[in-house]
Amino acid sequence: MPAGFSLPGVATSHGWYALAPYRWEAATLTLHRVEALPSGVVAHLEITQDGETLCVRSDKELTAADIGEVANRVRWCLRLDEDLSEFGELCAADPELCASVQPSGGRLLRCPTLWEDVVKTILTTNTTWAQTKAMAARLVAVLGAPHPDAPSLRSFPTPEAVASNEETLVAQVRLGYRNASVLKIGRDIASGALDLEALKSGELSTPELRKRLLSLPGVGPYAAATLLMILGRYDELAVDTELRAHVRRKYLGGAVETAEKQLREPYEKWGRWRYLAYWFDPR
DNA sequence: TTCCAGGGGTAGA
DNA sequence: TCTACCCATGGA
Repeated sequence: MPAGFSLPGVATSHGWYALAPYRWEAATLTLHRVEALPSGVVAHLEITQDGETLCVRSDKELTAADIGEVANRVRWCLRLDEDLSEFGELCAADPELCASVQPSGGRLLRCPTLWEDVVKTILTTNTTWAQTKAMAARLVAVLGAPHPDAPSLRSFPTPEAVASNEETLVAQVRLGYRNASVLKIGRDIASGALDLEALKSGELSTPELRKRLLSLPGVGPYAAATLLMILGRYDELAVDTELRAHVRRKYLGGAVETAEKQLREPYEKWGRWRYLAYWFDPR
């Protein structure tokens, strides 16, 4: 575990913990998640921290291969292997920012698969956070793999489950016009025409990665920047209504009509750490 | 009713 | 490159 790692800090570093199948239990500082594993087992995982130790409990007996897979997924989701020391050093000059970053160390929670992060990012576009949570909950409840002992607990749906259930997706999950994008991406992954997980390898340059993300239906500049953040590339700001409101209020004296260049300006000096500098900028 | 929310796609200039 | 318009959904 990285020095100073805090599970509560990382888990709540942005809103993803509130989107199914994640659930954060504040009273016990436990991150819950239902995962479908390679052996076919659907398990309820509970992630907690005890001092310098991260504990992952499964309510189902797991094979050695499943245990290895769980470990890999948890490491990815909590960014245990990501080196953010340079960002931390740059923050040190600004006590307020430093305090804002401190709980998570700059680690933003992500999902085990890029497929899940892409879908959830699309679910944040042109809607309210309450509706994003509701759409994610319906997606999991309707198309996720059920836990054997508690069918109300489900994993995040596979691309195949989405691809082969268009009518159910439209009628029961109700993503609005986002149905078409999610369906297309699911079908392309299921058919082998698209390999999203390959984008996690780190081999592509940030501009090339951005280009690939922008080629996905339903992914524009905002979503691509958000997904670059998911992939550990923080160069690009995700300009949305939240960022606009924040920059106008904090840096532009409440100006209404503002060019995008003006909105980006306060974070230009942060270079490859722009996204994090904005994200943790005290409101 | 009307507006619009952590935007995206498209046509037309 | 920029602007205008439409896009399902559901809450205010």
